[in-house]
Amino acid sequence: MDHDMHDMDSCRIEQALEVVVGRWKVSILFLLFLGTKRFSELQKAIPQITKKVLTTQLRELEEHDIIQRVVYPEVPPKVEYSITEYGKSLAPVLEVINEWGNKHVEYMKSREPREEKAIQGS
Amino acid sequence: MDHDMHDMDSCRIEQALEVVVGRWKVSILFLLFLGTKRFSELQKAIPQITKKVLTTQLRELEEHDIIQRVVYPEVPPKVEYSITEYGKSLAPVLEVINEWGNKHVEYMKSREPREEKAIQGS
DNA sequence: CGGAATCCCTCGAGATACTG
DNA sequence: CAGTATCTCGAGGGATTCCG
Repeated sequence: MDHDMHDMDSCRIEQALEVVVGRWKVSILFLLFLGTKRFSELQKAIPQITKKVLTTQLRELEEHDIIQRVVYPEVPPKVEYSITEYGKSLAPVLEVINEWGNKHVEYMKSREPREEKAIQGS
Repeated sequence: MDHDMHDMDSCRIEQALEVVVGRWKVSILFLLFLGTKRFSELQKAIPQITKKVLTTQLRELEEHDIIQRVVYPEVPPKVEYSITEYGKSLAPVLEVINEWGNKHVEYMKSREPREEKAIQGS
């Protein structure tokens, strides 16, 4: 069943990254993994984001069925966002990425300024 | 020692993604994980990429110490790129991402056109 | 409250040409 | 061969205003 990356074309890394790449998607996912949030709660938690951008990032996550949008037909309007069952399958992946990120931040801190390696000629 | 994501600020997912996100980085990494490659070999393997872009993507990977650039002072010039020891630590992470990507591609294929969920008022 | 519409701007990436 | 140097372009993201 063809899980491996025998060739570049059967590699699905880019398709996976497409889902989580976006200026604020990781932050949004982080917050929603903590629990359901309203639009305004997300806005407050990420003060730098604008409504328009928040909306588009949410829509994109929704299109990939990572998050769920529930509209309560009230006045004033109320909209809740939450991780879907399917979206939860992302959690272990994000965990692994985060762990590597932790090590990477430490690694880069401890690193010397970069030098070019050249093999000496005779 | 603080590996977990208790709060948004201790989340290092974005720092990790920074390393692998870029139009051609995944392809480049894929090829280099197969073995050392010369600049021209990478170019041939990824025909759509231009020299300039290939160069910048390689430089960025190099800055994160994921790949290594070795210059052979010959005429004509010869430059080899390879995964660093540290860079190899990325392999299992990419594996996990790729596995999820595989499932995601399948999942999206099998999915209905999206509907908005609304809770009915009384 | 939760958007949609509009305008704007940055920046990654592509095309092309030149060089040690 | 393995790059630089310019120029260009468009998409993603940001700021602001208006709306049901």
